Amino acid sequence: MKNIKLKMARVEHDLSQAELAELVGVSRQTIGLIELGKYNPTLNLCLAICHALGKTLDDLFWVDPE
Amino acid sequence: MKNIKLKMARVEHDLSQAELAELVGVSRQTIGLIELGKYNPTLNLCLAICHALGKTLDDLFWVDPE
DNA sequence: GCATTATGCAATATATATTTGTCTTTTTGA
DNA sequence: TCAAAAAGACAAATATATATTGCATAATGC
Repeated sequence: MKNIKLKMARVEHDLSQAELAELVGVSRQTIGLIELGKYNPTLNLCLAICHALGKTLDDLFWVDPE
Repeated sequence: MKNIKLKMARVEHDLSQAELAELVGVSRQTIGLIELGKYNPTLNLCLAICHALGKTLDDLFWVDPE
């Protein structure tokens, strides 16, 4: 599923996918695919994104069990 | 760094590494290495572990920025 | 209209997460 | 003590996250 919370947090900081990618040290495509929900990022990448956007793991990446 | 919070949550549920591994559908080594802090697990695996242990991502995997 | 920026998509290449298997060491309980 | 279970360590193989490149499209401002 799409990660709309990540997209909102990024826009909130007025960052493009490319800018956030540079901040966390990955490629633009990686950020784009995570927002599209087509990726299973690593914990370290999730943490880097959280730190860059001032959010926690639960803020951006938590999904409830079914 | 070692993930002592994960180990404590696992022991709290009286599970061995092998049992938790089976619950979340990975190998024993993967769980062991995550606890030893020698691994960078994927988000889906982190979520599966959280769901199995009744914890959140922040509970088990959050690390503060330096 | 036109140029620029942002985003999505796809193919291939590389790095690394994860598996499988085996062995050793530590813990635990009888 | 001793045996069994649990956990750590190591290496090779496989699966997949991520990089790279290039192109298509939508949105925006000039």
